[in-house]
Amino acid sequence: MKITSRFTVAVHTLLAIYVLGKEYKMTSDFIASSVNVNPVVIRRTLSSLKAAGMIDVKAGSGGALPAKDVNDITLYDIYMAVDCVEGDLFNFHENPNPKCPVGKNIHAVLDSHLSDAQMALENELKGVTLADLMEQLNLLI
Amino acid sequence: MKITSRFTVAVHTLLAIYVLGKEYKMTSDFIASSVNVNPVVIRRTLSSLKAAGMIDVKAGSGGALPAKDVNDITLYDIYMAVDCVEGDLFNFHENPNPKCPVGKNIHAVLDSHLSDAQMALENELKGVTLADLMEQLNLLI
DNA sequence: TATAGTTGTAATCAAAATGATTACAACTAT
DNA sequence: ATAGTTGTAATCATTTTGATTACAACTATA
Repeated sequence: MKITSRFTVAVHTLLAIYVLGKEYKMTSDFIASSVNVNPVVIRRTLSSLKAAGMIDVKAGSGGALPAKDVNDITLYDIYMAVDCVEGDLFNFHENPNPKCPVGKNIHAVLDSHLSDAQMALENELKGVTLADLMEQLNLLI
Repeated sequence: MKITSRFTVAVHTLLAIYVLGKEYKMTSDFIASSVNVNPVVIRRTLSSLKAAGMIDVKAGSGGALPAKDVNDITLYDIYMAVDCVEGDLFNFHENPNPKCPVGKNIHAVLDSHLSDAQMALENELKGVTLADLMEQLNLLI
């Protein structure tokens, strides 16, 4: 199974707000048409990003605004903000048989390696900031 | 979303076959009771592991047997054998709007970073062999 | 060679997660 | 007041997963 597109949607959303925010009013409808998903999906994304302190959104007046330094937002922060993975990335079969020497010890043998792999992925995400992405993007616009 | 437990089930299955295979006949029923899943789930796992050349299984007589050097099987090989992830680990929203400067370039900006993160995870899995796991396990049995 | 024990695989099924969508109350600037 | 938004609940269809049933095909051996 793959990691939910909520993540790339959230990155796209933040980039839009931080790059186009000075030029346009960033409503959920506007962002939705850039990302190409339903506006409600964007509103939910905005909720998460707001809860993480990355943007400000005001009900009523509308429009999302940057709320953090772009150097202080990493892909990992976004990934965490939208709950791509709750806790462990790898599912583990429930209740391996404790009466079997393998079943009894499978967690002891495997857990640390799975955790290492997950950390390797997350560390990579920690190494990329919104500033990095904006720099790349500005070269292309 | 998490990575399917097919992966940990497959690792468990291989460990059982390679560690207990000399002592017991490793039928799908036997393994299923160690892993604690339905025997058909194990048969499907065995199919995948057999296709990857890691075990031999004969229909009829029954019982799975080791078919590869334990130093030549990594967690990554197992992960690939059971198709935990087809291609990209991260889902990407379909059809970002090419008329928007962000939508038009989001893939150019994001793809390489996602790919790097996935590779970091997979490289970690490549660094662990079945031999490593068996060594750990034998200390605990 | 008949039989018991297996594997291989198709077909269903229920549960969970996802994203789409509708609906509407609540809010705010003008 | 009103028009335009956000926040959020409620549904829905789709997809994925793993469980399970069922049964044909296969193999060792008694």
